[in-house]
Amino acid sequence: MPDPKPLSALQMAVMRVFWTRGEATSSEVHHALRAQRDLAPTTVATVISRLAKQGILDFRRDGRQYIYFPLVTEREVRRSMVGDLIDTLFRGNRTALVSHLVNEGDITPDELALLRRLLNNADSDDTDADGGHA
Amino acid sequence: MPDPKPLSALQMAVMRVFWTRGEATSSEVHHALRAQRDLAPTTVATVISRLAKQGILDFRRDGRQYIYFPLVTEREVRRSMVGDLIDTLFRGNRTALVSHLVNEGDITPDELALLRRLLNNADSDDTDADGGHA
DNA sequence: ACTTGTAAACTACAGGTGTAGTATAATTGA
DNA sequence: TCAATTATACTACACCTGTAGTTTACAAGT
Repeated sequence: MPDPKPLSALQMAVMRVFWTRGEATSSEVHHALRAQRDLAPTTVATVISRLAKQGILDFRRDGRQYIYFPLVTEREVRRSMVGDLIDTLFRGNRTALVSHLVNEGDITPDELALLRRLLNNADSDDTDADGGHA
Repeated sequence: MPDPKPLSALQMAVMRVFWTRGEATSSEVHHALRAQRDLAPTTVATVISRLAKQGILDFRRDGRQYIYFPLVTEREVRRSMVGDLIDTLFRGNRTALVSHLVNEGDITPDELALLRRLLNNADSDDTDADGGHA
């Protein structure tokens, strides 16, 4: 499960449902996404079963239903996707990404302050990360 | 030309050649990439003509040859791709990306120091960005 | 003028994605 | 038991990407 393949926006939206609830049926996901995306239930089902085929989800049966659950964590996906982007866009230079953010990403003064605080608190503590509310 | 579509790693590698030289023929790109990627010349040509079809490159003829040149800048592509990633992965929260970087991106102490400096120099100056050495 | 090299076009094909209709199987209510 | 519901599977299709072979057209040398 290390370094999972990058996911598309739709796939991420679907995975987010699983990551927040732990597990779900296809129609639960469909309902959860109804607000943001107006997709046919079968579309959601297709996306989900493709994710399962790729080893990103697995499922167990509950009678007639399949209950799917994630096999990769959000952190893993993030790590790998951010890593890919840095490789693709900045030739592996992590700081260049931040530089880009700061210089071209329309960072507000508030965000800048937040970032400064963030960097000062970094260093030795390597626990939890952005676990809860990223 | 604002907000161009995201490019794949191969497409970026090709575009990088154009961005550094300004313009190039298909076989020049092929040669430029030979070190990193061992592709058939026709493969490079295909990638290039698809980029042209998508309006990312244009070309002028020089006798028998096509000389291609970029219609989008590297900055534009970066902006849009970084923006997409932030949307997809962090629901638009730019600072969350940095947080992720710092907490899970294996940032070294050196990089951290560099970032602190970077943030302190940021704010008012909005020129050049990471122009030279990303 | 004929051959040879080469550039660009065309064709090809597998695999992924977004999107969804149809079919099949199973559950449940009448 | 039979019909209605419904969930999952199967099929479909357009479009993108990576990858490259084949064809055609043109230029240059002999």
